[in-house]
Amino acid sequence: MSLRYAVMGLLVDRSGSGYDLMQRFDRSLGNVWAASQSQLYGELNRLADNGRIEVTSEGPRGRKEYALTDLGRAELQEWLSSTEGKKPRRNEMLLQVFFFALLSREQAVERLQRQAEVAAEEHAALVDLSESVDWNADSDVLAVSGQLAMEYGLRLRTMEQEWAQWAIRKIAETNGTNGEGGAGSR
Amino acid sequence: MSLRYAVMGLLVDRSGSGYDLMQRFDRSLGNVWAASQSQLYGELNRLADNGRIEVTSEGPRGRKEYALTDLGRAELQEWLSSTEGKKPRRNEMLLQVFFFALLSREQAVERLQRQAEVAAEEHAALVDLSESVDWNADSDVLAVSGQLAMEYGLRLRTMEQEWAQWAIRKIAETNGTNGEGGAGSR
DNA sequence: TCCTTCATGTAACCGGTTACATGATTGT
DNA sequence: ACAATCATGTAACCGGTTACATGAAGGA
Repeated sequence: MSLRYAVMGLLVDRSGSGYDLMQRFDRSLGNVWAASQSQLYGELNRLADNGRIEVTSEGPRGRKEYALTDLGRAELQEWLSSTEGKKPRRNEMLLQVFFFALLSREQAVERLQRQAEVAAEEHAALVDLSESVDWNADSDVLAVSGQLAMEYGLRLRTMEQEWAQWAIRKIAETNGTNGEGGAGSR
Repeated sequence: MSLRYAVMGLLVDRSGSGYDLMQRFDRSLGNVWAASQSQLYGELNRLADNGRIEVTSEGPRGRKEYALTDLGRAELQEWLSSTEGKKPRRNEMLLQVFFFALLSREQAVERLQRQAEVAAEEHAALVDLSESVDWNADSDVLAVSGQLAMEYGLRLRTMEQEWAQWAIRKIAETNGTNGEGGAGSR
């Protein structure tokens, strides 16, 4: 149930409508926590119902401007300091890795090579993004914090590339019991 | 819908009952793809219904032994080579980081310190696990692949520690516009 | 006998996704 | 007049979680 905190967080320094928030999600925040439109509107109503946010004004076409209440702010602040209980890890790529024995060495290496490329592309995309952002002039909330998140992303992608290269070497140096084709290759 | 592949993967080299698979999940695989008991039994029935796996024998107390069919194996093999379409990233910790502006510098540093500790603990847990596993004698499927996944985990946790330390330094060197208390601290 | 483990299943609920529905306002 | 954008909402569906229900078999 982290969406509620994401929504509240986006309302910390400036209020806005659901429509506004949608765009703030795409821009920057979407990289760490995505939300769909339908999900967002539902959450806004729920948060308003129990007093975490409130409608401060109504605009042109049914537009409702939401602002964070003191209650909401307090709750958000409390959550910020908490270390989250670990939920089940799920990594689809590693799941594939687990069953590499079904592939030939060549196929496995190819797959890992592609993974390294994907990581490199994602790294490049982050660099692009970071260059397109004005880290100083932007809203207070995103100024420093954005850089921390960005750095995490950069390091993660770098690590993935290095890991993939390491894995390729590891596979290469495994003296092949099966020279080719793991199992019935159809 | 990766659970189906996880299930099929576990049936590659040895068949087993739902109960068996549950234990295989906990042991090793659970670290990259978790599954609950109720989910598993449902998936087994579905996979059997459309011919990806089949009941090869029925044992003592309603026990059904499942084995992978050729169709299932072919499908799994195909999936193994594919690069997954990226689904929305979600990282709760980074979501918190995004709103650090609401915390005082001290609180933020404390939070990051705790994060570094969590990463260190998880790293240690992985080391323990890797020492408890006999990497050679184990089933073929998990022999090399398990090491690759393990290495990924180790590198990830190391990266997280280093990042947290970096972030703490970064925050420290930010000349404080707000010496203490981000906002109304209640 | 009785407890533990083996073994499979169902039901309620929750968060999230996709797609659809609706309509007001603004700018060209 | 018309298209684009602003703006909010509903419904169907899906994967996953938690909890409950049921009972057979094996070992002390």
